[in-house]
Amino acid sequence: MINPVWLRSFCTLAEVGHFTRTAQRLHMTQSGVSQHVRKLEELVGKALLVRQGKQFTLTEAGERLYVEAREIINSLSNLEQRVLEDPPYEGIVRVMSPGSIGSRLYPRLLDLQQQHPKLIIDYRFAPNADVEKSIAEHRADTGFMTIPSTLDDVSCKPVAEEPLFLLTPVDVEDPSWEQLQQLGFIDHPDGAHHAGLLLRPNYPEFQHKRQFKQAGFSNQIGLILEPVSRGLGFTVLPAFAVEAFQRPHLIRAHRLSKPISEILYVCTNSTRAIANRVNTVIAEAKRWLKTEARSKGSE
Amino acid sequence: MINPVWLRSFCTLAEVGHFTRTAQRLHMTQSGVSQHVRKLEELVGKALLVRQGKQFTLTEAGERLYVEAREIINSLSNLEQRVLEDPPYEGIVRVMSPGSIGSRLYPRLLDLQQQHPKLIIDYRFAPNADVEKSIAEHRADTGFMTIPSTLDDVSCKPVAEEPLFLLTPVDVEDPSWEQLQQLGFIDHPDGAHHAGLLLRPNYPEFQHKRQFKQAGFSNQIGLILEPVSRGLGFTVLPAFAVEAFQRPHLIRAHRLSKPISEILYVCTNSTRAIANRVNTVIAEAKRWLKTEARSKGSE
DNA sequence: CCTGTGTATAATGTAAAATTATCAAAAATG
DNA sequence: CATTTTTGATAATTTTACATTATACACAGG
Repeated sequence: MINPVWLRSFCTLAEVGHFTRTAQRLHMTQSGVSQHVRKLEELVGKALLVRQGKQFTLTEAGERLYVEAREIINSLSNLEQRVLEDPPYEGIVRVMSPGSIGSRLYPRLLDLQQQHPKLIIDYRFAPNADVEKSIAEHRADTGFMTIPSTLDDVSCKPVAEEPLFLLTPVDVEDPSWEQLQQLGFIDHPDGAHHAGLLLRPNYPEFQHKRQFKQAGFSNQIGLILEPVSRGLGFTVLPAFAVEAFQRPHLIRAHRLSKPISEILYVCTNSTRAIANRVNTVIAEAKRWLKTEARSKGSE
Repeated sequence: MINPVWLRSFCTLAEVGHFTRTAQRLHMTQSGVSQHVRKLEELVGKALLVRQGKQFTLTEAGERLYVEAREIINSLSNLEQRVLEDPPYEGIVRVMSPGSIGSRLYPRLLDLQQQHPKLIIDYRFAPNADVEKSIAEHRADTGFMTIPSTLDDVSCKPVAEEPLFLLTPVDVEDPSWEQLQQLGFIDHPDGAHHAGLLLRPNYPEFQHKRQFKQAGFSNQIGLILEPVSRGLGFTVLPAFAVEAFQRPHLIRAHRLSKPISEILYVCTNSTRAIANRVNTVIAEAKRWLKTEARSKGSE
């Protein structure tokens, strides 16, 4: 690998056009400059300078080397400072969350990226357990979960509430236990969890989602309600996921007599300091989740 | 300046995730890798690795350093080869010529640049003497002249002929010496040279352009004929310069009884090898000048 | 032609970095 | 769970690369 100190000498020499003055500027001896140039010429295997008496000009190779080397030297020169910088609107932020929250958050974060094009959003939809694991193993910078993590390395803070809805085809008015039995359950990655939360307090008969016939499954947040809208079954989802459905007029959302909300947690890895750019994203996310919670609460 | 060898060790370590294997890959000892990382951490003033037993992960600073360092290392690693490359369609080519040729050539070379966007054309219009000097002093890569250079360092090769025209207002049919005297001379940077070439053989009275009253001057190739078109005087110009005039119907071009052509020379600096990209441009220029000469010759 | 200025080269000393040797601690193994 | 092996950190030592000093050489100006 080429010695960058030699490169710096060569670049300065190319700019100054004078060996002795180059040496002075770089706080070294003229001899050193000569040797650096010679070593570079030996390494490249071609003359870099055409010496005309005490004058010189750069050869073709010299010109090319100067251009490339100058750039390298510049980026090398203040590297140790640049590494310590922590810009709030620059760099990749890897976010994970279950689909329901993601469907609400992802578009907002893309807005943020449009405002700050250097702030790259890497957003992945995944179940709670995967979010937790990814944060613990540093594959994600932050994430949202609907159950607090049990892992030591993952710290969780509640930020918002997500009301749960029982979702049926539009013609079902006040669904009875029997009607649900008849419809069957449209399952999804968090189906069991959500069904348990909402149905247990509202239907004394409920024990487990397996009491219903499985009427379908989807892991695409925008599509879970598709079979419901076609009358093929019912499901239980958080508010954000209901919003994500394209044809809300074909379904009916029931809050039920004992309303249930999931608590939403922001999670980060507690073994590392949180980068400014991650805090930027978290702040933005909180803003949107909170205003959401407020507007839902007032309806 | 950070030692790039340390950076390379750090980058490899970040990729391999294993001190001993990193050492093997870089043909050094494990101890060296440890020391390199420590020196980098001392230099940056912050931990780069979070050591968890024999495992480790990168800190925020470590991530940033890795990204930046990897780029530097890559561009540093094969620098000596890259400097020897001589791509035919990449880089700046500095061309100079008198305006007459330039007005024909520059648009063609811009076509070339559009086909090869990395081939940057730097085209400057200047009188013969300036072209010659710039080439000798390496401020231009190639140039075109209408008189061969006398300098040792500048080699010239004839490539085409440029017919000279006497240009008068459109109503002058067969200009007599007296008519020219009456009109006066519209001068331009190569005015004396062109007037001498064409007028001396065709008008026995001619000795020097100062025999005419000076009726104007312009160094803008597209505008020299403007005063002529308005009846303010006559001038002498090569064919290419006549083409550049926007309103050819307002002027009359006279070839005269003893037609004179200037010879056009391509010039380069003979003390240096000619880069491929320069040859690309010269080849393209020759192509256009020759087809031009041919079409003129056949008329 | 000489002199001063500027660059190249040879010789030398020094400081940085590589290796070796060793230790401590964490995985792997049975 | 104890033992062995592997792995990374550190201290000591050697090596090497690099900077400087000293000197020779080349060119330009008086």
